Amino acid sequence: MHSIRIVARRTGLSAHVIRIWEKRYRAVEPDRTATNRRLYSESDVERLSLLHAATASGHSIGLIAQLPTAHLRQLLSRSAAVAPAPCSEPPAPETLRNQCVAAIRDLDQHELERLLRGAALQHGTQGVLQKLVAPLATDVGRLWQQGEITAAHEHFASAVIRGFLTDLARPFALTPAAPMLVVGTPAGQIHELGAVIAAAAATAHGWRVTYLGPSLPACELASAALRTESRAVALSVVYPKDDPDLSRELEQLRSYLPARTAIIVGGRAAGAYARVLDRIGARIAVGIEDFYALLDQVRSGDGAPGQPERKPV
Amino acid sequence: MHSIRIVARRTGLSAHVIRIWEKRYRAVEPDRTATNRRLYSESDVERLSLLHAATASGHSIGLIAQLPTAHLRQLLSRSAAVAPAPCSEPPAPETLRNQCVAAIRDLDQHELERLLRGAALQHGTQGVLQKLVAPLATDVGRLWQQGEITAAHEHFASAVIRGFLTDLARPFALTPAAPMLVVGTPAGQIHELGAVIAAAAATAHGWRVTYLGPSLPACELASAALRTESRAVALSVVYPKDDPDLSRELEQLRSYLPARTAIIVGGRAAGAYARVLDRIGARIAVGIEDFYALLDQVRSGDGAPGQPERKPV
DNA sequence: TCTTGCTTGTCAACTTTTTGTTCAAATTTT
DNA sequence: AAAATTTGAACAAAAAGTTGACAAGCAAGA
Repeated sequence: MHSIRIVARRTGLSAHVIRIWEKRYRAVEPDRTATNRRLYSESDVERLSLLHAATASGHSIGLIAQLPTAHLRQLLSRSAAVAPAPCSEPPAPETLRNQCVAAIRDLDQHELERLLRGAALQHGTQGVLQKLVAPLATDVGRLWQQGEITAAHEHFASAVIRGFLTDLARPFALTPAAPMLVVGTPAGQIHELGAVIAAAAATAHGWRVTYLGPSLPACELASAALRTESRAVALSVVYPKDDPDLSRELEQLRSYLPARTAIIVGGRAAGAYARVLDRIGARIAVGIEDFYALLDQVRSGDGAPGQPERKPV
Repeated sequence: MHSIRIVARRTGLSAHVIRIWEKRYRAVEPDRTATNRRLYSESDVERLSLLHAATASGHSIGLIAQLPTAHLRQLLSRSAAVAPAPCSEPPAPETLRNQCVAAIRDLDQHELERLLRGAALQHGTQGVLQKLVAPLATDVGRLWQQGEITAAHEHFASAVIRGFLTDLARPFALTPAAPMLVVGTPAGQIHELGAVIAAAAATAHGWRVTYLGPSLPACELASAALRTESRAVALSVVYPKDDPDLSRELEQLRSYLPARTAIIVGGRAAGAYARVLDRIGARIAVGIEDFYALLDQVRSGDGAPGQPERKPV
């Protein structure tokens, strides 16, 4: 549950506007504390983000404020708002993932996209990332390591999911004053799925993301961050858990970057490099929730790297 | 239901014109809000788009405004072949490419997307591929080789262009009985831009494409082609012009594939491997036009590989 | 050729509606 | 005590509505 200030920051709307939209159009109707403060849920935040994106692209708030959230997503993903698919049966979450894996095995792009789209309508942007895409990415990584699927399958899945997530996050990419973030994987890390997810998550969280893709040397990551005046660099580290080069790369990255630029590292293998990461003052993101929290910290300026955090949270 | 502004944007007409067409010819008669604002339905939007297209191709609005929507569609499908593009201000094609290169240098995603989208509106799907994206990809490759841009720039450009082309080709991906095509780059070829372009071009040309991404060993390309029952495998070969492994990869690919599956190879370095390609009966695509022609050949069954073509065309 | 009238898009003026912001005062949180 | 939140009222800018005028393009007739 979030206060109006947090919601304002995350949606890019002013608190005034959020209140007036509630008063005039009942766009959202948040809970209240015992003392009458507004308390917004995660889905309220998403709804307001969608409304913001929609108004920014020209729709008038009076006409769309009452639309169901699913319609808003549709309105944004394509300007063709037609009848929404009436989902009759909610498919079990595990089944859905298995269906996705099956589609990847069959290299069936249409099917995989259909499954992803359906899940996005059901669970929303945040939900589909946490409940489907992230665990699916882990599955794919595991299956590939076990030799159950080939690199072709992995590439295929990356390509389709990447396209889907780009689409998904597009409506959010509008706030002009949003902080910048560079996303990629360091040299030697060839799996980009984690980075793709991070990019989509950050975009949906109100950041402007420069996505650079997999396997980039430290100097290039750094120069991209400088060029875009980024507040942080987010890296995904998945497969080789014991790459000595990677430690060197990370230290170089830290040395190239100004102190105010944070480094956030996520992915299955991030823990294996805890020593280096600690030394360079990087933050480790465990799961998407944690990633969001770290982004908020960095954004609100609590980002002195190289030192232990000042406020224990 | 849409406000007049949204309709104006989606149809390309000015709000003035929409209102005057309603007043004079009753071209559409939208609903009104309680306060007299116009509210357009999805079919109103389509109708106005059709009217716009029809007037642009020479029909006078007074004569067609009252026609049923189905007639308008017919009218357009007939005269589409004759449509003369009245370009008011053609921004020099080279300038545009330079602007794109500048946006890539700045890692400015918004700007690059804006330029691409604008060009797509001007030149259409086919046109933007041939006139902008393909030469731009060559530029990027050249600049990278000359060390004028870094791998980060190249990745960034790939990511943005990939997203743009996926979007661009989406509306075409509808034919269920279309022939299948696998697109990727062989092992060792790390530049995927050519493959992305090929995938978009083939999709726009009516194929169903399985995009696998860069650097895949022959056995995986082959098994993907088998799995999807593809009629052809399209590969992009750009950078190392003298990779002995690549020759071996290509021969393996041929041996894994059934004879009826064609291999099409494009990209700047394709010519350098002419010997192998000839030996395995692969076709070399020089430019996009040529690629289309080869796709047509394969589709129409003239695809016996390993032999010179039977019908000189 | 010139005039006349019709078609069609654009403009200007003015009104009403929509929508974001500002101000002030009371209450709560830090 | 200072900073936030809530509420209502008022305000100003933007957008949309209507009406009437006007100019360019075109066809037909004097």
